[in-house]
Amino acid sequence: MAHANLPKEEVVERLMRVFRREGFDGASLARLSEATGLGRSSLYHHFPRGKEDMAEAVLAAVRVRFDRLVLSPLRAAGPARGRLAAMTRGLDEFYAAGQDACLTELFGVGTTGTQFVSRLSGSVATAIEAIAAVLIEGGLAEESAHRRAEDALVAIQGALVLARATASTAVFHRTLAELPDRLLA
Amino acid sequence: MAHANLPKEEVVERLMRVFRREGFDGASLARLSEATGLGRSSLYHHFPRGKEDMAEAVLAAVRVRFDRLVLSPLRAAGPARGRLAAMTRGLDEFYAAGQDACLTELFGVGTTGTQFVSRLSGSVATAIEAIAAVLIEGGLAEESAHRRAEDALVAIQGALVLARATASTAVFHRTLAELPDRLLA
DNA sequence: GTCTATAAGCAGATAGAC
DNA sequence: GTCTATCTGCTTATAGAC
Repeated sequence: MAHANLPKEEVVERLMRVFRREGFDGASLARLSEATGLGRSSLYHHFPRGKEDMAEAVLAAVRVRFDRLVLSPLRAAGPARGRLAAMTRGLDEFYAAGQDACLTELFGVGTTGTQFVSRLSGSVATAIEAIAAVLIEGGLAEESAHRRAEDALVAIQGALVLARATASTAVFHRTLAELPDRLLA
Repeated sequence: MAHANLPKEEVVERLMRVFRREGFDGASLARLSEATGLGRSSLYHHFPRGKEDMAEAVLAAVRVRFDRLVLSPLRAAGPARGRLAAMTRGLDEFYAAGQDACLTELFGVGTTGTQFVSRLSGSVATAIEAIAAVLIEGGLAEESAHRRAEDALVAIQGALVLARATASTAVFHRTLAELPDRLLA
């Protein structure tokens, strides 16, 4: 597989793509090796504890990516509606237009990845709070803002599931498009 | 594991529980054997092609169960709101109050189970149509009834994901409770 | 830092006795 | 119809040469 010698950043990026498409259990070392161009042993050189370390690194990278694409727009200046619209654009990119599953979902399924769920649930809570904050600024009462923020997460995750189940991203895109209005109505 | 000699119906029921909790890839023969009290070889006696046949049988049983708990109430007589409310009660039971994942979701994740997705997507379409029919009877226009029925599926699936991600069924129950009003509003 | 070779274990699946 | 024993292949993981 030729000494590609990719920067670690790029290696993690490629691992992420595999984990997001095949889940924690489904991402075999053979598959991860192929995707990175590194031999199995080379992967162990970079990630001594194997898949566990890889998942750790991927999780950290995903967090950074989620922060940049989804949370930052929510925390930016400007009117509530514009920030929510920016968030939906970020979500579209984050989930590769509905083609990539959420790690929360994937790691929650198998048996091995379950250990990461607790950390992922923290991200869910963070996202809910960030959306709720925008809605409160937009004039909603705290309690209903929180409920609607939860509903937003539900809608996003559900739309991703349907995208895979129906092999179509139509509902995912409609859901994202309607989200700002629905939240502020 | 003592000759339990369960009726096939009960065997399939137990297989279903394992598949729904651990997914297709995650449900190992050892685990399926333990859950049914049948040795690996006995399982192969009943299901010659192994996990594939088991998944087939489970899928058929789930379809029957879904029909009874979710679709039948939708097709029953009576006012739209009552039928939708009956559906949410059926959903609560079908998903074991949010603890069991949807097979659509589970089989969509791994690599092996993917072959079943096409058949599951049929069930999704059926459910959407059944809900849409009730909404049309309830006075909604065909197009918006269809959209809202899609939204209902999105909400249900998303709520299940959040239930696993947050290890709490609170959002799942709230989502179900609000569903009839939200669909007919 | 990458490679080849290999270990150890578990997966799904089968053969044949009872 | 269930059992014990076994096969094959793939998994994660390690050892050691270059």
